[in-house]
Amino acid sequence: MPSRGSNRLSGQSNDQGEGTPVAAAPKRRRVGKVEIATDLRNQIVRGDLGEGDQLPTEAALIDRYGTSRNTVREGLAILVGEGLVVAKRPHGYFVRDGHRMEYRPQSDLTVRPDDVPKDVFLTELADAGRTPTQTIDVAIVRPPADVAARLGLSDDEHAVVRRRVRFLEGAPYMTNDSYFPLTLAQGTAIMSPEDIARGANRVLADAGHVQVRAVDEFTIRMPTPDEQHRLALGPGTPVARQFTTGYDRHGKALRVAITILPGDRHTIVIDRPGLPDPEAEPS
Amino acid sequence: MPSRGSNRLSGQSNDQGEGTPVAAAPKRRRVGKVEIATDLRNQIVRGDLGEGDQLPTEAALIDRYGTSRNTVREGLAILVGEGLVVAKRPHGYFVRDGHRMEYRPQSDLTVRPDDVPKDVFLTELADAGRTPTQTIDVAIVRPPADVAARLGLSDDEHAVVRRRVRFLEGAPYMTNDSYFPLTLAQGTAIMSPEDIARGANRVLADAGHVQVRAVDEFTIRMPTPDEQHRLALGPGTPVARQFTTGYDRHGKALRVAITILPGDRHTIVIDRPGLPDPEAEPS
DNA sequence: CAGTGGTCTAGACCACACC
DNA sequence: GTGTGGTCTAGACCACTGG
Repeated sequence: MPSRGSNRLSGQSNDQGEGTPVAAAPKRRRVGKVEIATDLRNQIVRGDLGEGDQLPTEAALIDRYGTSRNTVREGLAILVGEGLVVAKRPHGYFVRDGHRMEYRPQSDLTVRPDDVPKDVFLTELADAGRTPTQTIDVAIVRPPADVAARLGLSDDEHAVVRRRVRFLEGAPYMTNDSYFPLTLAQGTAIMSPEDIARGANRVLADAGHVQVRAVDEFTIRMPTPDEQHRLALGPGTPVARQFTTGYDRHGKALRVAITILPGDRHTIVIDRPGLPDPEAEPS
Repeated sequence: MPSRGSNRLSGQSNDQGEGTPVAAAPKRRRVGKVEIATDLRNQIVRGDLGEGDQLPTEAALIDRYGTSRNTVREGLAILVGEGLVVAKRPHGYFVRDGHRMEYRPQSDLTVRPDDVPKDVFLTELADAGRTPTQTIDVAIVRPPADVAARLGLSDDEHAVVRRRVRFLEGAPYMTNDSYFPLTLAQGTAIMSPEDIARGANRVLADAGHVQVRAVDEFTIRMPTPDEQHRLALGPGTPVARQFTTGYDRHGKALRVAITILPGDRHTIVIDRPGLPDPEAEPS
């Protein structure tokens, strides 16, 4: 394949791509996994292979590149690791779908007026013709250390956790584990493994604990085996772990939520109206 | 109430691991890549192997598990793909470092008073004893389709892009490519590949284009080969691609910035003070 | 039953950093 | 040199799904 093209407009970080040394002289490079991956990747980004299209089978690639099966598989593994391609067991390799839904964290966390007990997930999506569902289970636990620290709980204090898995069209969409200090949640609707139409924050607010501020911490990483399982994640699918801490007006933490968002299903949108100016650009 | 709450069938946490069926009977499972990965992963999460520690060499693992070298390598590849482990070429496999720096988009995005042209990246970090540096290059380009769409540019219109790579202690930290409509940036300091102490937004504001709102879109995915190269990313390192669009008071897009944040180096922190206090004023 | 990818073995040669 | 991981070959058997 001569189409080593790349050639970016105007001097830029070109040259990448190869993955292996530059090789100033076009020395008859043996075809290896990198070449196979690069070749197939180019076909995908160029659009020769569109989303959902099937790649050639391993056997066909062995044929085309004249390498051993392992080398072909390693080349494919590169693309799988990049999240570009997925192997569907006895059918073949396919180009992955790039479609993502919008996820707006603030919608979930803003306390709403009593007369608008809207559940963004369940109602808005249903309105849009989707079929959202969710499972909820509730437990009293010793919270993980990072949760305990943010809730200001000591080692022997307990928390209530509401674990939710949300699905769209039957496919896992995100998980959300919300922790509340047991002292706050005790005896409220939070303890019940049912949907809380008005929202858990409303429940707390009615009890005098009004959340007025929230801090989100997003960590980007590969999923744990646990998360891969709960969310049915394919290989090469990273997640965002959103750690939300809600505070009342005195700075006391009322709630910590851990949301796991599969990278292949979401775009996280944060609208910042009124904020004069993005990027004061340093430098 | 067991702190372990999950009665759920598989799906749940718990020492998954097998990767294969339940195996009600402790049938002498052959040791495969999954078992090797699980075993080593457990040692890491339990702390038997701490950050920076070296794992046994491949040869030692072949010995320990009695499998072929390829199987051992596949087991290790699982951990590498999870971002838990990194192979340092002729030295061995090591447990990766979990430290992440805070990244606060809003700090970068708020317009500051003219007399405080503080560069968050260059000054704050320097104050903290770190040594931040950056490279800048400027080009006039046809913006990518998604950028052009947000800037409201037609196919034949051009944009100015300021491409920055920021380093900390010499290691790449993030990239930031900011696009401006050529008509706005023409003849301003934005065209110069120098640091703009007061910030590009200030430059635009001084020209009458005041940015009053910004929208961030975060996409979580595996890096392209290009990004792997620019940011010196190890395998198993996902990135967040932050797409920031800044608008003036008329809703006209002034700027689009694409920031690539390596997942292993950042925690993205978003502080949301002043959430509506329902007691105070609904809606 | 045929064809796909998934797993594993056994062996070989290479590049590279360190002693 | 020695030992590390990186790459590649050649062949084998398995599990699953669809025709």
